[in-house]
Amino acid sequence: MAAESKSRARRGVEKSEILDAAFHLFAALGEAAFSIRKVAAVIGVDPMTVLHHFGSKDELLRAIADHGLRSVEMPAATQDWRGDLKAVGKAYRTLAHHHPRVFPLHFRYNATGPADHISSEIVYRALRNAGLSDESAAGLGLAFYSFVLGFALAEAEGLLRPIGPAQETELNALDPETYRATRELIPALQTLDPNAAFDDSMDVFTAGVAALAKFGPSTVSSADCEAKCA
Amino acid sequence: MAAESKSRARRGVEKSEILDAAFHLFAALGEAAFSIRKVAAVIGVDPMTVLHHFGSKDELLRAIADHGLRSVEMPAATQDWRGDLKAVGKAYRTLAHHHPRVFPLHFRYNATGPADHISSEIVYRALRNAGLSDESAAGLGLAFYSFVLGFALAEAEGLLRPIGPAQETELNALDPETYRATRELIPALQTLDPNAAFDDSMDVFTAGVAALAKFGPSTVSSADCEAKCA
DNA sequence: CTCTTGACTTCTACACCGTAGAACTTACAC
DNA sequence: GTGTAAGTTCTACGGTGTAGAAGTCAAGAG
Repeated sequence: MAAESKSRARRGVEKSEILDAAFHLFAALGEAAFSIRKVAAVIGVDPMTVLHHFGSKDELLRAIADHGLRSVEMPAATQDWRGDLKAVGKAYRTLAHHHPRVFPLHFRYNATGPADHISSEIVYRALRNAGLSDESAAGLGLAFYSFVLGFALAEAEGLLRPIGPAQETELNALDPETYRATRELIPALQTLDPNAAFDDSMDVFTAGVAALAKFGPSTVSSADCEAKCA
Repeated sequence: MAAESKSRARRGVEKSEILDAAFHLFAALGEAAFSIRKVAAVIGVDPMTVLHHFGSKDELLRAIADHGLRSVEMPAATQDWRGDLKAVGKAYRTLAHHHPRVFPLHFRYNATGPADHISSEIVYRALRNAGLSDESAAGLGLAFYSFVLGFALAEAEGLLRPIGPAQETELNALDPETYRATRELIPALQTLDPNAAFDDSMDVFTAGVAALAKFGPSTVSSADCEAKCA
């Protein structure tokens, strides 16, 4: 159409259209094979047009990371702080599952989009509801964040799958004495369920937070807690 | 020297010498500015020589990641499972602190060098000493691993520093109602100590593991544990 | 209407990249 | 000597990000 070609010429392609194409291309190809020129080819435009809208490839990658983060909907805070923490973790995990190639970008560009503030607000609120002090809530909130991102990143990179025959033989080649625990855990590692592992670790974390809130930092670090609990 | 030039010509530079130069160059420049050609220039050799020894740039990066992992000495397992877990965490954190640019490579190339097996053996052994079942130890071991790597990675990327004036004004611009917890934690975030945050989270994790080992998975996830502990 | 302006696109060009393939050099076995 | 094999270097190709100039076109001013 003349109108479309005119429009195309006038203000070119929408910036959001470029970002969309770039995001999907990145998600499909991965970082190594991703390039500005390929994005431009997909939407039928000069590479410099893409660059003009984002300033540099680095800024484009940052925008891609932000775009991914914006696509996940964060849960609303409730009164159940344990459930809230799990919900935040689940949100990041589904993000990692949906776009595993894009996910690592969130670490490189310490993405602080709106979605990020929402999720951290939920985490902070949950930890305070659990009864932690401000200092503990701040530090443990960031630690929790690191854990969730680290777990999701590990899943995205394929590090948390049940081990296959290749790894089994590799582990079996280890010295049975020095690597006794590892070798005895091979059956458990073969039937590993990432979801169960995540749920377990969330339970562990929340139980630990509850203990910290109740007994304070000095007791929770030692074995005294167990004595108290007995 | 004639002898040296002959030796250089005969079997060229040692592979380890190339790897050393590559590692330090990568640690200094970061991935974006790192290139095979620069490595070759540093040691005065043709770029193709570097490539010949490692096959591809990807293999070279993998070797760099392995080299970094090998440089950290893992602690020996003791009877104190809590201390062992902390020691493993500390080892990875110091690795991240020493070579922050190299550290992210450990995630991309799910590095399974000898040091990796040693550390996971320590983790598995510790969790079993804590009294966990094989299934729990396997899942939580990997989760612990993800946490430690995620925390160290966050530190390496500079995400865990106390917030500065720029971030403070950014947080203060948030809606005071929806981001109440975040805004009230600003003072705590300004004086954040990564070491304390890590220690706290380790205490939380070990306390949670102890509770899981004592009460089982069904109770630890609810509030019953606190009731028991009271 | 013309002229200007300013945003957007495109063209051209450059330096750099990873690496395939051939050619050269050297050490050593016979 | 004559292989032979390993290691090095040269050359070349297609691809990359992007600087800078040039082109295109809608919209407003006179």
